[in-house]
Amino acid sequence: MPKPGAPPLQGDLLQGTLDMLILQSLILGPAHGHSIAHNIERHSREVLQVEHGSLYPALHRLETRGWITGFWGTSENNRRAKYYRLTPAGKKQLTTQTSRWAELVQAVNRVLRPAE
Amino acid sequence: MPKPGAPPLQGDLLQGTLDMLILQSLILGPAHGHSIAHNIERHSREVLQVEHGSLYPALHRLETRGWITGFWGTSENNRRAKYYRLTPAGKKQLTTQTSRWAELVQAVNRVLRPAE
DNA sequence: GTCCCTCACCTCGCTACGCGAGGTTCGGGA
DNA sequence: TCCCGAACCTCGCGTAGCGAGGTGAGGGAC
Repeated sequence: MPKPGAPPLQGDLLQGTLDMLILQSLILGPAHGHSIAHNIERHSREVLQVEHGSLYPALHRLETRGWITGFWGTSENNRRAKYYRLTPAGKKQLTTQTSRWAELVQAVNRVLRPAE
Repeated sequence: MPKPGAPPLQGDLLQGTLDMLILQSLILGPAHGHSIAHNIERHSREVLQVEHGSLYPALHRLETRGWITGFWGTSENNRRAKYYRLTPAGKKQLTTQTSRWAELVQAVNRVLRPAE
Protein backbone atom coordinates (compact mmCIF):
# COMPACT_ATOMS: atom_id res chain seq x y z
CA MET A 1 0.00 0.00 0.00
CA PRO A 2 1.50 3.35 -1.02
CA LYS A 3 1.43 6.02 1.62
CA PRO A 4 -1.32 8.42 0.60
CA GLY A 5 0.55 11.60 1.39
CA ALA A 6 3.81 10.54 -0.08
CA PRO A 7 5.73 11.45 -3.22
CA PRO A 8 6.03 15.12 -4.09
CA LEU A 9 7.30 15.16 -7.65
CA GLN A 10 9.00 11.86 -7.13
CA GLY A 11 12.43 11.06 -5.89
CA ASP A 12 15.54 13.12 -6.23
CA LEU A 13 15.53 13.12 -9.99
CA LEU A 14 13.16 14.21 -12.69
CA GLN A 15 12.55 11.03 -14.60
CA GLY A 16 14.23 11.06 -17.96
CA THR A 17 16.89 13.60 -17.09
CA LEU A 18 19.51 11.22 -15.76
CA ASP A 19 20.70 10.17 -19.21
CA MET A 20 21.14 13.78 -20.19
CA LEU A 21 23.04 14.59 -17.01
CA ILE A 22 25.40 11.68 -17.51
CA LEU A 23 26.10 12.65 -21.11
CA GLN A 24 26.75 16.19 -20.00
CA SER A 25 29.19 14.97 -17.34
CA LEU A 26 31.24 13.29 -20.02
CA ILE A 27 31.50 16.29 -22.28
CA LEU A 28 34.86 17.31 -20.83
CA GLY A 29 36.36 13.85 -21.09
CA PRO A 30 36.04 10.24 -19.92
CA ALA A 31 35.07 9.47 -16.35
CA HIS A 32 34.09 6.42 -14.33
CA GLY A 33 30.65 5.80 -12.86
CA HIS A 34 31.36 6.80 -9.32
CA SER A 35 32.89 10.09 -10.32
CA ILE A 36 30.06 10.87 -12.72
CA ALA A 37 27.60 10.52 -9.87
CA HIS A 38 29.68 12.74 -7.63
CA ASN A 39 30.06 15.27 -10.38
CA ILE A 40 26.29 15.56 -10.82
CA GLU A 41 25.71 15.82 -7.11
CA ARG A 42 28.40 18.45 -6.68
CA HIS A 43 27.33 20.63 -9.57
CA SER A 44 23.72 20.49 -8.44
CA ARG A 45 24.84 21.43 -4.94
CA GLU A 46 23.60 18.13 -3.51
CA VAL A 47 20.04 18.71 -4.72
CA LEU A 48 20.22 15.81 -7.14
CA GLN A 49 21.12 12.45 -5.65
CA VAL A 50 22.32 9.75 -8.01
CA GLU A 51 21.69 6.33 -6.47
CA HIS A 52 23.63 3.26 -7.50
CA GLY A 53 20.42 1.55 -8.52
CA SER A 54 19.82 4.29 -11.06
CA LEU A 55 23.37 5.02 -12.12
CA TYR A 56 24.59 1.66 -13.37
CA PRO A 57 21.47 0.72 -15.28
CA ALA A 58 21.61 4.14 -16.89
CA LEU A 59 25.22 3.69 -17.94
CA HIS A 60 24.50 0.31 -19.48
CA ARG A 61 21.46 1.71 -21.21
CA LEU A 62 23.50 4.53 -22.73
CA GLU A 63 26.20 2.14 -23.83
CA THR A 64 23.64 -0.17 -25.46
CA ARG A 65 22.24 2.74 -27.37
CA GLY A 66 25.67 3.73 -28.53
CA TRP A 67 25.85 7.12 -26.85
CA ILE A 68 28.87 6.14 -24.75
CA THR A 69 31.58 3.47 -24.78
CA GLY A 70 33.20 1.93 -21.74
CA PHE A 71 36.73 0.77 -21.05
CA TRP A 72 38.50 -0.44 -17.95
CA GLY A 73 41.11 1.64 -16.26
CA THR A 74 42.44 2.70 -12.90
CA SER A 75 40.92 5.40 -10.73
CA GLU A 76 42.73 8.20 -8.96
CA ASN A 77 42.70 5.94 -5.89
CA ASN A 78 44.45 3.16 -7.74
CA ARG A 79 41.33 1.07 -7.98
CA ARG A 80 39.86 -0.80 -10.92
CA ALA A 81 37.25 1.43 -12.51
CA LYS A 82 35.17 1.47 -15.66
CA TYR A 83 35.56 4.66 -17.63
CA TYR A 84 33.10 5.93 -20.17
CA ARG A 85 33.67 8.16 -23.14
CA LEU A 86 31.09 10.09 -25.17
CA THR A 87 30.64 8.88 -28.74
CA PRO A 88 29.87 11.28 -31.60
CA ALA A 89 26.29 9.94 -31.55
CA GLY A 90 26.20 10.62 -27.82
CA LYS A 91 27.31 14.17 -28.33
CA LYS A 92 24.56 14.69 -30.85
CA GLN A 93 22.07 13.08 -28.52
CA LEU A 94 23.10 15.43 -25.77
CA THR A 95 22.31 18.51 -27.80
CA THR A 96 18.98 16.99 -28.82
CA GLN A 97 18.09 16.27 -25.23
CA THR A 98 19.13 19.59 -23.82
CA SER A 99 17.07 21.51 -26.32
CA ARG A 100 14.13 19.23 -25.67
CA TRP A 101 14.65 19.79 -21.96
CA ALA A 102 14.64 23.55 -22.38
CA GLU A 103 11.50 23.35 -24.46
CA LEU A 104 9.67 21.29 -21.87
CA VAL A 105 10.74 23.45 -18.96
CA GLN A 106 9.55 26.52 -20.77
CA ALA A 107 6.23 24.83 -21.57
CA VAL A 108 5.64 23.77 -17.99
CA ASN A 109 6.55 27.19 -16.70
CA ARG A 110 4.08 28.77 -19.06
CA VAL A 111 1.32 26.65 -17.60
CA LEU A 112 2.51 27.45 -14.12
CA ARG A 113 2.52 31.18 -14.72
CA PRO A 114 -0.66 32.08 -16.56
CA ALA A 115 0.31 35.73 -16.14
CA GLU A 116 1.80 37.36 -19.22
CA MET B 1 12.64 -4.69 -28.79
CA PRO B 2 12.86 -0.92 -28.28
CA LYS B 3 14.10 1.04 -31.23
CA PRO B 4 17.73 1.93 -30.44
CA GLY B 5 17.58 5.49 -31.69
CA ALA B 6 14.27 6.35 -30.19
CA PRO B 7 13.11 8.28 -27.14
CA PRO B 8 14.49 11.77 -26.62
CA LEU B 9 13.63 12.62 -23.02
CA GLN B 10 10.54 10.48 -23.17
CA GLY B 11 7.07 11.33 -24.30
CA ASP B 12 5.41 14.66 -24.33
CA LEU B 13 5.52 15.11 -20.61
CA LEU B 14 8.21 15.21 -17.97
CA GLN B 15 7.25 12.38 -15.70
CA GLY B 16 5.91 13.64 -12.40
CA THR B 17 4.80 17.03 -13.64
CA LEU B 18 1.31 16.09 -14.76
CA ASP B 19 -0.14 16.14 -11.27
CA MET B 20 1.26 19.59 -10.70
CA LEU B 21 -0.08 20.87 -14.00
CA ILE B 22 -3.55 19.56 -13.23
CA LEU B 23 -3.58 21.14 -9.80
CA GLN B 24 -2.44 24.40 -11.32
CA SER B 25 -5.24 24.24 -13.88
CA LEU B 26 -7.78 24.08 -11.08
CA ILE B 27 -6.45 27.05 -9.19
CA LEU B 28 -8.92 29.43 -10.84
CA GLY B 29 -11.92 27.19 -10.23
CA PRO B 30 -13.43 23.79 -10.98
CA ALA B 31 -13.09 22.24 -14.40
CA HIS B 32 -13.79 18.91 -16.04
CA GLY B 33 -11.17 16.51 -17.35
CA HIS B 34 -11.39 17.35 -20.99
CA SER B 35 -11.07 21.06 -20.39
CA ILE B 36 -8.15 20.60 -18.03
CA ALA B 37 -6.27 18.78 -20.75
CA HIS B 38 -7.06 21.46 -23.29
CA ASN B 39 -6.05 24.14 -20.87
CA ILE B 40 -2.63 22.60 -20.34
CA GLU B 41 -2.11 22.12 -24.05
CA ARG B 42 -3.16 25.65 -24.86
CA HIS B 43 -1.08 27.35 -22.20
CA SER B 44 1.97 25.34 -23.20
CA ARG B 45 1.34 26.31 -26.82
CA GLU B 46 0.77 22.68 -27.82
CA VAL B 47 4.19 21.57 -26.58
CA LEU B 48 2.68 19.42 -23.85
CA GLN B 49 0.20 16.80 -24.99
CA VAL B 50 -2.10 15.31 -22.37
CA GLU B 51 -3.28 11.88 -23.51
CA HIS B 52 -6.45 10.29 -22.19
CA GLY B 53 -4.49 7.36 -20.90
CA SER B 54 -2.52 9.70 -18.67
CA LEU B 55 -5.22 12.19 -17.79
CA TYR B 56 -7.90 10.03 -16.20
CA PRO B 57 -5.57 7.89 -14.13
CA ALA B 58 -3.97 11.11 -12.91
CA LEU B 59 -7.30 12.62 -11.91
CA HIS B 60 -8.27 9.50 -9.99
CA ARG B 61 -4.88 9.42 -8.34
CA LEU B 62 -5.24 13.01 -7.21
CA GLU B 63 -8.73 12.39 -5.92
CA THR B 64 -7.59 9.33 -3.97
CA ARG B 65 -4.87 11.37 -2.36
CA GLY B 66 -7.34 14.06 -1.40
CA TRP B 67 -5.88 16.88 -3.46
CA ILE B 68 -9.05 17.28 -5.53
CA THR B 69 -12.73 16.30 -5.26
CA GLY B 70 -14.97 15.41 -8.15
CA PHE B 71 -18.65 16.06 -8.79
CA TRP B 72 -20.90 15.54 -11.78
CA GLY B 73 -22.19 18.46 -13.76
CA THR B 74 -22.96 19.67 -17.24
CA SER B 75 -20.38 21.00 -19.66
CA GLU B 76 -20.61 24.13 -21.78
CA ASN B 77 -21.81 21.82 -24.56
CA ASN B 78 -24.65 20.48 -22.46
CA ARG B 79 -22.98 17.17 -21.89
CA ARG B 80 -22.50 15.14 -18.72
CA ALA B 81 -19.07 15.95 -17.34
CA LYS B 82 -17.13 15.31 -14.17
CA TYR B 83 -15.85 18.47 -12.60
CA TYR B 84 -12.98 18.65 -10.16
CA ARG B 85 -12.29 21.18 -7.46
CA LEU B 86 -9.05 21.82 -5.61
CA THR B 87 -9.14 20.95 -1.91
CA PRO B 88 -7.19 22.95 0.68
CA ALA B 89 -4.75 20.05 0.88
CA GLY B 90 -4.44 20.17 -2.89
CA LYS B 91 -3.66 23.85 -2.82
CA LYS B 92 -0.94 23.23 -0.30
CA GLN B 93 0.37 20.35 -2.37
CA LEU B 94 0.54 22.60 -5.40
CA THR B 95 2.80 25.10 -3.69
CA THR B 96 5.00 22.26 -2.43
CA GLN B 97 5.30 20.79 -5.88
CA THR B 98 5.97 24.04 -7.68
CA SER B 99 8.79 24.95 -5.36
CA ARG B 100 10.21 21.45 -5.66
CA TRP B 101 9.91 21.80 -9.43
CA ALA B 102 11.78 25.08 -9.42
CA GLU B 103 14.48 23.60 -7.24
CA LEU B 104 14.99 20.63 -9.53
CA VAL B 105 15.03 22.69 -12.69
CA GLN B 106 17.64 24.97 -11.20
CA ALA B 107 19.72 21.98 -10.12
CA VAL B 108 19.59 20.35 -13.54
CA ASN B 109 20.45 23.61 -15.23
CA ARG B 110 23.45 24.05 -12.98
CA VAL B 111 24.78 20.69 -14.12
CA LEU B 112 24.02 21.58 -17.71
CA ARG B 113 25.84 24.88 -17.53
CA PRO B 114 29.13 24.32 -15.74
CA ALA B 115 30.05 27.88 -16.75
CA GLU B 116 29.55 30.51 -14.07
C1' DG C 1 -36.11 9.03 -37.64
C1' DT C 2 -31.62 7.73 -38.57
C1' DC C 3 -26.76 8.55 -39.14
C1' DC C 4 -22.73 10.14 -37.62
C1' DC C 5 -19.63 13.29 -35.52
C1' DT C 6 -17.84 14.89 -31.39
C1' DC C 7 -17.60 15.42 -26.43
C1' DA C 8 -16.55 13.25 -22.41
C1' DC C 9 -15.84 9.46 -19.73
C1' DC C 10 -13.28 5.02 -18.66
C1' DT C 11 -9.91 0.65 -18.45
C1' DC C 12 -6.22 -2.47 -19.61
C1' DG C 13 -1.60 -3.82 -20.51
C1' DC C 14 2.84 -2.34 -21.78
C1' DT C 15 7.21 -0.01 -21.13
C1' DA C 16 10.58 2.69 -18.90
C1' DC C 17 12.69 4.65 -15.19
C1' DG C 18 14.30 5.53 -10.47
C1' DC C 19 15.35 3.31 -6.37
C1' DG C 20 16.29 0.45 -2.24
C1' DA C 21 18.36 -3.60 -0.79
C1' DG C 22 21.56 -6.78 -1.36
C1' DG C 23 26.00 -8.28 -2.83
C1' DT C 24 31.28 -8.67 -4.67
C1' DT C 25 36.16 -7.38 -5.06
C1' DC C 26 40.20 -5.27 -3.64
C1' DG C 27 43.56 -1.31 -2.01
C1' DG C 28 45.38 0.62 1.91
C1' DG C 29 45.52 2.49 6.62
C1' DA C 30 45.30 1.09 11.63
C1' DT D 1 44.96 -9.08 10.37
C1' DC D 2 40.98 -6.31 10.22
C1' DC D 3 38.06 -3.31 8.42
C1' DC D 4 36.75 0.78 5.85
C1' DG D 5 35.45 2.52 1.75
C1' DA D 6 35.96 2.80 -3.45
C1' DA D 7 33.90 0.91 -7.25
C1' DC D 8 31.40 -2.33 -9.54
C1' DC D 9 26.94 -5.03 -10.17
C1' DT D 10 21.83 -7.18 -10.05
C1' DC D 11 17.11 -7.92 -8.77
C1' DG D 12 12.48 -6.71 -7.77
C1' DC D 13 9.36 -3.11 -6.76
C1' DG D 14 6.36 0.91 -7.45
C1' DT D 15 4.77 4.27 -10.41
C1' DA D 16 3.95 7.14 -14.38
C1' DG D 17 2.78 7.94 -19.13
C1' DC D 18 0.71 6.13 -23.08
C1' DG D 19 -1.65 3.68 -26.93
C1' DA D 20 -5.45 1.05 -27.98
C1' DG D 21 -9.76 0.03 -27.20
C1' DG D 22 -13.89 0.93 -25.64
C1' DT D 23 -19.08 3.36 -23.83
C1' DG D 24 -22.90 6.67 -23.93
C1' DA D 25 -25.25 10.66 -25.24
C1' DG D 26 -26.15 15.51 -27.52
C1' DG D 27 -27.13 17.63 -31.77
C1' DG D 28 -26.77 18.77 -36.68
C1' DA D 29 -27.65 16.93 -41.51
C1' DC D 30 -30.58 14.68 -44.49
